[in-house]
Amino acid sequence: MARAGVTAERLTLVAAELADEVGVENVTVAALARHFGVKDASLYFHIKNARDLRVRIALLALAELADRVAAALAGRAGKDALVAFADAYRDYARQHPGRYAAMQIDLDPETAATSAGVRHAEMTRAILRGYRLAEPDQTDAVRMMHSTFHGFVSLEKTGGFRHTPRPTDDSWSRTLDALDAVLTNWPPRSGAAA
Amino acid sequence: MARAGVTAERLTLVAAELADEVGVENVTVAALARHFGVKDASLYFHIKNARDLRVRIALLALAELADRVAAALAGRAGKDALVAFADAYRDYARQHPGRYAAMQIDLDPETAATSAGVRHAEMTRAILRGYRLAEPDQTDAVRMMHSTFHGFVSLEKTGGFRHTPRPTDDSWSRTLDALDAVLTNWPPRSGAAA
DNA sequence: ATCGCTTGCCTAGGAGCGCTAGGCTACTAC
DNA sequence: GTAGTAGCCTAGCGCTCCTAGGCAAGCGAT
Repeated sequence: MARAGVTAERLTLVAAELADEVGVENVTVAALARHFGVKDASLYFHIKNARDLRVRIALLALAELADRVAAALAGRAGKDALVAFADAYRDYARQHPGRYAAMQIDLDPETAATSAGVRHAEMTRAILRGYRLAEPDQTDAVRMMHSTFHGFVSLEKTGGFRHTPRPTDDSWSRTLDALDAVLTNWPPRSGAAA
Repeated sequence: MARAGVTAERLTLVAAELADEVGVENVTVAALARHFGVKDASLYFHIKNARDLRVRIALLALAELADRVAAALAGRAGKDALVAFADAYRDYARQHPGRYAAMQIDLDPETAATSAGVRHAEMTRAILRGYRLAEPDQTDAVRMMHSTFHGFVSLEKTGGFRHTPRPTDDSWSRTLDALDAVLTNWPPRSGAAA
């Protein structure tokens, strides 16, 4: 009886691949056990429960995405960096829809604080150095950027843009143009426009 | 044996309320049946299956949200309209987290085409009349607006902004300022800035 | 008014999932 | 070699979704 050699790491990796193939909601402990040729009860030796498994996928995805973004950002500044960040983010989400969906789980504060999520925030702030924004504008800008990226990717995936024929790639690059423009010329607090 | 008087409409409404209380993922056919004092098998006379139930919640939420936005938009234009739309959207999402989450389900194209989702798109375009944007810029702007709204609300809910102490309300209004600014001065295609 | 017929509920039951308890076996450390 | 532990197992409970088939309430037509 050869042992399957299951570890939490291998489990998480296979679960992530499974998520990309069949969707996170179908990543069950039972299905995962089948993939390893093992009974489902055996997996509880490695993971706490089903939620723990999902959290592990999320942390893996966060770390992977942070690595990609970091690589894309190397040696770039200003709008170049903005576009590189955004494209790396969107590409990852499209190549790994299951991992991306898993990332949306609500992590408890301590876990979130030690996750790769903080690297995302740091890197976003690094980009903003090219735009010379002081606090608290910087925080607001970081939040707007994240909102735009996540919102676009999310709506694109769930078909929220399907009712208009225009290629989403075009809207994406124009959205980044707009984001660059507003970061370059960050408006003052509320006042009368034009 | 008095009949419970279950209809698909009442079912959907109670399901939506249940979603707001305990989260969409916990809105099960069995739990819903319990709420009506009825066996779970009986509900399949009114709904096709569990997915059908979720779709009905989503359509209800889309319609409710469209109504709210329409009311908020009445008699407003320009930035007033933008802020009214955005606030109505965000308020609804916060007051009805379960309904909002249910809305994110992937509707099949025909269902989506006859849903209240199209009213959202129309109303967004109506706002843009105040900013005088021609196609295809208009489509890009609509997509950016939706992305920003959905992304912000979504990240706010899942705790994506928690690592910075700044009140999210402040970031929200500054994000709307920024959105208004960029719509007022929609940048040209990509070229050199400033 | 009563005979159907449809509507709205029921019971029974199968299959899948999450998870626990407890047992056996292969490997590892001494 | 022996002790201990790591890694798997079976058994079994409770929950979910869903189907099949039965019975009764209330309706319309005669």
